[in-house]
Amino acid sequence: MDNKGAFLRPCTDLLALCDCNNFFVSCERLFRPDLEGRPVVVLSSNDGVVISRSNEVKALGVKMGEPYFKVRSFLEMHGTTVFSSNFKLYEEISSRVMASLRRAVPSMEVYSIDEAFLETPPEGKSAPEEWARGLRGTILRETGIPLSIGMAPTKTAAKLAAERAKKHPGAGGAFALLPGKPWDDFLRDIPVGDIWGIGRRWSDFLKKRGVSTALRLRDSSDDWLDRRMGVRGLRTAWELRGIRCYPIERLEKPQKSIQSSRSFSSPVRDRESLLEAVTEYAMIAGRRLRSQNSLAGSLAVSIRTNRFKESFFRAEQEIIFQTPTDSDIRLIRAAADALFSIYREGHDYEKASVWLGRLSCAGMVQLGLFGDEGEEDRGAALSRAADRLNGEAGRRLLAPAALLGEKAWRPRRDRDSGLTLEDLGKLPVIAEEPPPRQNLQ
DNA sequence: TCTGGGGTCCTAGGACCC
DNA sequence: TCTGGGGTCCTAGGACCC
Repeated sequence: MDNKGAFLRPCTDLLALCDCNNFFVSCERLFRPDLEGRPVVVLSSNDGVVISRSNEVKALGVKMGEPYFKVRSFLEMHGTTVFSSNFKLYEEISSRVMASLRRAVPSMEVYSIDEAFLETPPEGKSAPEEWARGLRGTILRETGIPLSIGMAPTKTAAKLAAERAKKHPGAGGAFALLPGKPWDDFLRDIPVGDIWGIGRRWSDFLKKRGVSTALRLRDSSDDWLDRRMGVRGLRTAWELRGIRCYPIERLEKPQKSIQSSRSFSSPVRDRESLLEAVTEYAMIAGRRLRSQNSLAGSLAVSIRTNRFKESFFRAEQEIIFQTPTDSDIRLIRAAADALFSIYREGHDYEKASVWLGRLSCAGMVQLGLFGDEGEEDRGAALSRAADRLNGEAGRRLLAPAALLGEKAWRPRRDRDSGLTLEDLGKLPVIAEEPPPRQNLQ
């Protein structure tokens, strides 16, 4: 292959990655300032695994994704405060953080619930780190959420810079890799597996071939990268050379698929309980579908037993809609049909999922040959009315009778802080940075 | 006893067509 | 003996991310 990189010049512009520190833990601490400086974790749905750790817990060696039952007594021993996750709350806090950021920059891309790529404003270009520290202070003041900012010409380098900002006590929460300056000393210390886009499999592959650091990856030949890793490997290496391959996506794109799934609090054997669960998941997915103004062309249901047991059983069925839909009635009916076609008696089911696929934009529908458009209109209108009512009430008022009441399949959340969006409204505006303390990483 | 949920992109290989 | 070749579309599965 030719040296494709020869056509591209290193980028001289700076972008900034803002990454909220220990985001879910930070959210819970907003309401519990007494937990500042103390070990805290947030658990996944069903209190299954650890998904957010305070610095104190990271220092204890507890890993991301660790099953809770394995570390429970260890965490207790160290006086850790444990929370079930409260995603509604985290999403709301996230949108406040994003709104604060948006006021500070010309444009940005919300990358995840706790990260955003920012275009650097003119005032940030002359003294990037100083500007970033100021921004960090602003966000902390306005939302109470601490974050780290990495600046670099490319996203991949900015991710590494943010990691350094987070871990380096002297960085003040910001670190910049400037264009035109040598990054060699910095990249030499980065294990190849810490690079954005290099997961466990690529990391093992690269290390076996002597490419163990970010510097080595950057300096690998384009030909080798292309042959052994394909376009993803090439782009990653170029980004480490300062050549921008992933631009800031300023426009929010609608999702291409929507999934709703939960693990059950205890195994489920009977078809009726599974039907209740997939009905609920279809409605959750339907609400998200309508909120982004899309129609689903297909719906798939999958059910499975405990994947860590030898008797593991899994089944999946996809239903293609004749005409794309956003009507709960049709989604639920399809979910039931799919479920009944795959359900087998005698298994301890642990989880069910509903996927919506082949999404299209509402308003660009092609009418089906054997249209049931009349029913379609009624079903969709009904679903939107329910969205509106439920949205105004802030909780679910309209739901099938079968979903009312306590259900054994609903996920466990024994450590729920019980906070609601109303509590968020009562929160005093936080003005001060927490007192400095020893960095425990 | 107990092991999350929600996404995206890339690639290889088969089907199909001319 | 010899059994085309190339393009496009689609899908499943892998790998990665937070």
